[in-house]
Formats: sequence, C-alpha cells, structure tokens
Amino acid sequence: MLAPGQALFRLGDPTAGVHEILRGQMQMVRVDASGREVVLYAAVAGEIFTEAALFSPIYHCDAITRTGATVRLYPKDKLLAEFRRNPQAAEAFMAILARQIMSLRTRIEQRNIRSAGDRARHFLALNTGTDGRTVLLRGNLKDLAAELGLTHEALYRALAGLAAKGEIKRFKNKIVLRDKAQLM
Amino acid sequence: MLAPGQALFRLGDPTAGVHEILRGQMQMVRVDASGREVVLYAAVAGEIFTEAALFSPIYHCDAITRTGATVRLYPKDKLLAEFRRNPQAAEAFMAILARQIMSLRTRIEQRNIRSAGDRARHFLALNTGTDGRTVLLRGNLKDLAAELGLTHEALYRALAGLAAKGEIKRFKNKIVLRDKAQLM
DNA sequence: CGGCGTTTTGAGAGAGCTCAACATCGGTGG
DNA sequence: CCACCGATGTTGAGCTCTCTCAAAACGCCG
Repeated sequence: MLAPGQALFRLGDPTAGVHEILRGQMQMVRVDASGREVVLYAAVAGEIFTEAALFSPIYHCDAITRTGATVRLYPKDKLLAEFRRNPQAAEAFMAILARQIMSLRTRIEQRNIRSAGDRARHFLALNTGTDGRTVLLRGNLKDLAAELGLTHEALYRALAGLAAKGEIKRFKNKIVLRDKAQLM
Repeated sequence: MLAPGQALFRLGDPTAGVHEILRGQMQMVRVDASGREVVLYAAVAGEIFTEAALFSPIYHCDAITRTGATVRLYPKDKLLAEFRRNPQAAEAFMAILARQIMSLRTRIEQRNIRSAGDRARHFLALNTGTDGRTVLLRGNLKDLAAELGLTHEALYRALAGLAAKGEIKRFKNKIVLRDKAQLM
C-alpha cells in the first residue's frame, strides 16, 4: 500500500522479488547524467513487474507511484526455490514471461503506426472476439486512447472516420468490424 | 536459410521450438477479419523469437521474411527436457526472457515520446557508457534513426538542435552529453 | 577521378496535439 | 420527478512538428 509520490524502491536497493500491481500505477524511473528523469516504463494494475529482479542483486531504477498503489510482493528466494523444486512452476512462470513479451511486441508494432485511424484499426483487428468481428470495449474511450497512445480527441475522430467509411459499426460497449462479406 | 518472401511457418502449424535469427529479418504477421495484414512484430538479426512457442501447440501467426534470413532452431522438446533436468538452464532462460521484457518496455516508453529531440535525448540518456556521459554509436545514423522510429532527417535535425543548445557534443562515432558540471 | 551511400539542409504538406466549446449520460439531491 | 453537476464523449479551429520529396555536401573505396 503506497501513497501518491511514494517510492517502492530506489536504484541500488537490494532486490526483493517480483511485484504485482493490485491497484494504481507504478513508474519505473531512471535519472540521467544531467539530472533529468527518464521513464522506463509505466505499469498499471494487473501487471507484474520487476521480473528481472529475480536475476539481479540490486534494482537498476526507481519505482515510484504518482497515483498511489497497492502492490503484492512475491519474495525472490521463495520463488527461485520453488522453481528449482518444481519444474512445472518454473515452466508456468516462463509462460507468463513469454506471453508478456508477445504482448509488448504487439504494442511496439502498434506504436510504430502513426496514423490514428490505422492504429485504431490495428488494435481492433487484434482484439476481436471469437467471431473475429466484434471487439468488446473494457473501459471508456479515454482510457483506450491512452492505451493506444493517442489523445482522446484523435481517437474519437479516428473512430468516427472508420464508421463513416463503413469499416466499423459502433455500439454501446462494443465495436463490430465489417468483414469481407459485409454482413454488418 | 530462407529466401526473400519465404515463410518459416504459418498460423496453425505445430510449434517447433525457439528460433534465433542469425541474419536478415523476420516479420510476425497476422491476417485480420477483413483480410488485411497486421504486423505483430519485426525481429532482426541477433534476436530470438517464438519463445511463446514453448507453451503453445500451434503458432498464432505467420512468420515471413522479406529480406531473406538465416534462422537457427532450438527444438522445443529438447529445451523443455533440459529445463526440467537442469533448473539452472531454466533460470538462465528466464533471465533471457526477463531481460527482453525490460528492453521491450524501454522501447515502448521511447516510442511514447513524440518529439524527435526528446526521443533522441531519451535514447542517449539510457545508452551512456560507464562515465555516464559518452554514448558510443554502433552503426550509422540512418540505422539509429530506424531504431528510434524516426526518419533520418528528423534525427539529424534533432541532434543538430541538441548540439546547438549545447546539450551534446558530436564526434566521429560517439556523442558526449553535457552533464550538470558542464565539464565538456 | 568517379560513383555510391551517408549526412545535411530546405521547402511544403499532412496529421495529430492543444485549447476550446458543446453534447450526452449517469448519478445525486431537493 | 426534475434540476443540477461532473465525467465522458464529440466537434471545431489553429499550430506545431514530423514526414515527404528534393537537392546538395561529404566521405569512402575502387
């Protein structure tokens, strides 16, 4: 349980283990030679971070929460001991890491797309449900815009544009893509 | 050894194992409901990919090389067997995955920065050598621009701007940051 | 010297960001 | 039941910054 502005750990601190964010956000921050802050990563609720702490004696950045946050710690020694005793647990953890890599790569590819319309399309295409055409929206559009790295205005306009061209249909909390057969 | 345009595997193929790129580039591609290609990730020489293949029976995307590529396969069953037998090997692989996650996160944060100058600064701040001020440039600036997701023109201008403001000094194959004491 | 790729600089256009105003929706309290 | 209020959603106008296309200077190698 951390108050806004509080640090979970600082650069150089001995590593404790893997953390999971239950509520709020954490920023991994490094300070460069000229004293400027460089944000390495901003983690949100539901994510685990400091995986690399398992393999390093000290932290290589600061972890600060601006929003306040609740964090759960999985102690390093217990995890490693469990992995040694139980190869299945080790495999499961590897699977978690591998999935994170995939999702991060997809996100990078997404950020490579400059056009707001194309970026929205990219997101929609990768987040369709089982029917391959329906995307359920989890939160509000402002949050989605942040996730896509767009201003909410740009996202509204992009979606309006896609809808105008008939590529999508918008509903309360879902978006349906027009597929090849144009069934929708 | 793959020819340009050749596919290493296709969506739905049974997974073989983890691949390392020795030469060239591979693109992970998925095709969306409307038949459009969506690039999940572009991997370059030196990287490993399909880590997640260890934990899935089939591939969830196509792997295609446009440039042609040489790829080494680490067979899935051998890797998993080795991990079960040898917890140290498992730990080492986890460490590789964890490091990749860190580097991907840093890259995402980099791509969140819109200003070319800020993005260059971010890169420089995170790539200083032991003295905390000197960045050795591995390749040419065009390649660096591509790595940063900028056009080479934009990067040239950004560096020129930083140099004009005295934040950096440019040399043949290195860039030196001005630190707080302005020693340079 | 000639050719090729990298580095640099210039001009113009497009697209997203910023600031701003307004609409819509849901919840709250009178 | 309705008025109010805040947050979300939407649209408008202008600006800035990068991208694109273009051209020139520079460096390297045959």
